[in-house]
Amino acid sequence: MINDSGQGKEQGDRPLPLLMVDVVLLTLVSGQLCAGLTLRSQENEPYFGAWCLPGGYVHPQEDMDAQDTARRVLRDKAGVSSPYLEQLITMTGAARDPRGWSASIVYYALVPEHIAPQSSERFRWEPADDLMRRTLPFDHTSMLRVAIERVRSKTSYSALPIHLMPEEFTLSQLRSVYEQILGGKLEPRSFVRRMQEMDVLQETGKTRTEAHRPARMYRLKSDRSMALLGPSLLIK
Amino acid sequence: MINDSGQGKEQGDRPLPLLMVDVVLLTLVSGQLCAGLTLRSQENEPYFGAWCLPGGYVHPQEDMDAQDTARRVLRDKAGVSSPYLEQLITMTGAARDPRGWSASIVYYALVPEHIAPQSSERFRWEPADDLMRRTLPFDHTSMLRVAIERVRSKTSYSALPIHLMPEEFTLSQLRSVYEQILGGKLEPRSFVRRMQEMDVLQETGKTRTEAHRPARMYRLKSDRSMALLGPSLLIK
DNA sequence: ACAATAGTGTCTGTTAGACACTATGCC
DNA sequence: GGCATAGTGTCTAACAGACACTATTGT
Repeated sequence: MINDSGQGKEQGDRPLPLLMVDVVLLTLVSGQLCAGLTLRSQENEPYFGAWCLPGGYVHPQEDMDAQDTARRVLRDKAGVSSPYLEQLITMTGAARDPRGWSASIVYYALVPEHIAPQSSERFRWEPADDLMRRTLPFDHTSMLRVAIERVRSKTSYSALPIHLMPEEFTLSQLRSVYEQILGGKLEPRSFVRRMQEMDVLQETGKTRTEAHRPARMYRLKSDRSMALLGPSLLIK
Repeated sequence: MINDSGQGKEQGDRPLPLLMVDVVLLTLVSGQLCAGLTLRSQENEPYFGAWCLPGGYVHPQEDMDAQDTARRVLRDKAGVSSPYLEQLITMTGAARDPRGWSASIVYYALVPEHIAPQSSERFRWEPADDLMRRTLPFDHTSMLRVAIERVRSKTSYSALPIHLMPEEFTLSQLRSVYEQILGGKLEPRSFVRRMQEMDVLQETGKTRTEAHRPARMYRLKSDRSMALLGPSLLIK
């Protein structure tokens, strides 16, 4: 139940849990899947000077909900405006942050390379594969792992990677992004079929010529911004 | 980033967001998927006297993490001990609870019918289909919808419904649970094949006789307590 | 024997992978 | 023309749906 007898006591005598939002911001930097990191600059705080996922406390007066917080964090810490943004998982517990019991609502965001911010003193991109083997502050490595797993999973049955593409792109380019994320080669023929079935691409009419036969260019169909699940078990 | 300049001010001057856990507790009552509801009994609180999903505030000294909170809530409000429990989504915002900005970490739990608690004055089961059309307090209807969607989705590619079964069960019983959840008939032949591929069932040797040819009984294979995703897009 | 449910064999339409083939540019 | 990349036609093996068939009980 939302209320219970312990609540008043909790709020009065004991420290309340901290509520924050962290964001796994992903893009492709020259074909490689990378995550955005920000520099922890506050002194007297844990992990001062370390690089970690962009995050911040919920500001109840400012943010209508946690997705708002995620957007604000991305804007302030990474200079990213309106990416694809989806809630991923909430990490909780007494042990994950030395400042006390905390809950971090984790989102992941996808931005196309041409919108991705430049690296600076307080922000940089790092290949996701490298980061997953390294140790990030707090439980940020777990967050990254879950995000990559989710992106890979969705990539295998949806058109999610389109959110990593520029406005217009060729099928080859899209396929190579899929290959990069999934970590293997894809059959061009099967790939085309899948894209057609999903019915999410729209020809622009233009073509892109790069040294050989020009490739048709596509964009995301206006309405169709999301998924499509696999076949149903149901008969008829 | 975990810390930011606004944080001290937030914690001092302004009310912190409330952090709570709600649980969508599901079971089968005579073959029908039902959710557990508890009665809101505190006076002076919103929705006094209404039936809603079991939930409660996080108790930082008591709960190691939010999953602990969920277990405690289930124990205290529904008398359920160790069900299948999985984090679902976190609902947040200024509008969802009249007491102020709040975050509710939502879990869903599956219990087999023989372990499901009896209805009482403060707890009862209600068919999930009915509830989805009714209006529950707060955003509990949304929570329920997301839970059902998740259970249906996982049912279509995993062995999740086994967590709704008794220790030992027949394939027909399991199939009819799948049918109940998915809302349609399944081909017995295809169903057997799927279960074999997933390799999650173990014959007990016993049979169950109910008026006709006895059916073999199965249990969940000791280790294999979870999923199996669909086919990969990868070549070789 | 017959009814009813459990469980298997097997045909077939569909589909994903494989790959040959055509199309169209640049040099 | 030759080469490289774009894109299509089409064969085939694997598989899921469909359903006939066998198996095993109670009455």
